[in-house]
Amino acid sequence: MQALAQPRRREILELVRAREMSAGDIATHFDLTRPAISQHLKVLRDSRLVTERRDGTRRFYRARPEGLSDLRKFLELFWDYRLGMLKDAAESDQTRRAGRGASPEPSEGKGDSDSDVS
Amino acid sequence: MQALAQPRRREILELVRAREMSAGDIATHFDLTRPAISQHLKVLRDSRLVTERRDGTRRFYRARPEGLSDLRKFLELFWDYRLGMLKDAAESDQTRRAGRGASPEPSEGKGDSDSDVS
DNA sequence: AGTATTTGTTAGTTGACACTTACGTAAGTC
DNA sequence: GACTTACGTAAGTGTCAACTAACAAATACT
Repeated sequence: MQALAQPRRREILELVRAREMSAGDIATHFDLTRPAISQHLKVLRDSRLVTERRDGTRRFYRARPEGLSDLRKFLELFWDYRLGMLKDAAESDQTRRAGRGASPEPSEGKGDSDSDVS
Repeated sequence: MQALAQPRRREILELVRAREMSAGDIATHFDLTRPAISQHLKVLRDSRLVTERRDGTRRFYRARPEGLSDLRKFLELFWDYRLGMLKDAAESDQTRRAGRGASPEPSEGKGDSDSDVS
């Protein structure tokens, strides 16, 4: 997950998302030296976010979407909880209105400012 | 997205995922000083990943799953492309088998080592 | 064989960031 | 008002990572 922190890394990923590209072609798309690209590719390779295919002296890279599964699971954890929270609030408002014993939390999380739920 | 690079930040997010907590309570869960937690909370707050509720001298924080929508869109971009790639390969194998003109890429991406598709 | 091309790797420097220590601020209590 | 509690902020330090420059390795070509 740390590999995606750098924007350059994400740009490289988007570059080799659709088609595979050689390391040199990738380097020409940035204002960086080729060694820098090699290091970024090494990080992406170690994180199993790209696959490497060697053809002669050139090495072609391609994105590997399955490598993002861990991050996807992390996000779904939060997303599922959000749905569960809404469901729980709804059913606690309907059925068991007894309350769980004067909890000092006013909850107040309804008018949450803005809601940019995609 | 940079805010999620630090594992501490993600731990804090998981901590305030279900219930809201005060800054002091959050700090007791780590081997860090309270100012360090304050700085992490500032980053999370600026990234709109948590919401702040002030009650007297205390400040309660809670995760804001909507703040992860950008990251979610980024991931879905890759995921949707993967599905499109599979679909495209399938229909090119069925209908238009003419080929698009002797491309020098053996493609080779079928037995892709391992496939940990969640 | 020798030379050029394409790439990865190592050494070293610079910048960013996570952390601690110290201080400032706001709200409650006497 | 003075004191305590809870928290944030400012300044300083150390560490990690991203970058450049120089070198090494593997293949293609003559």
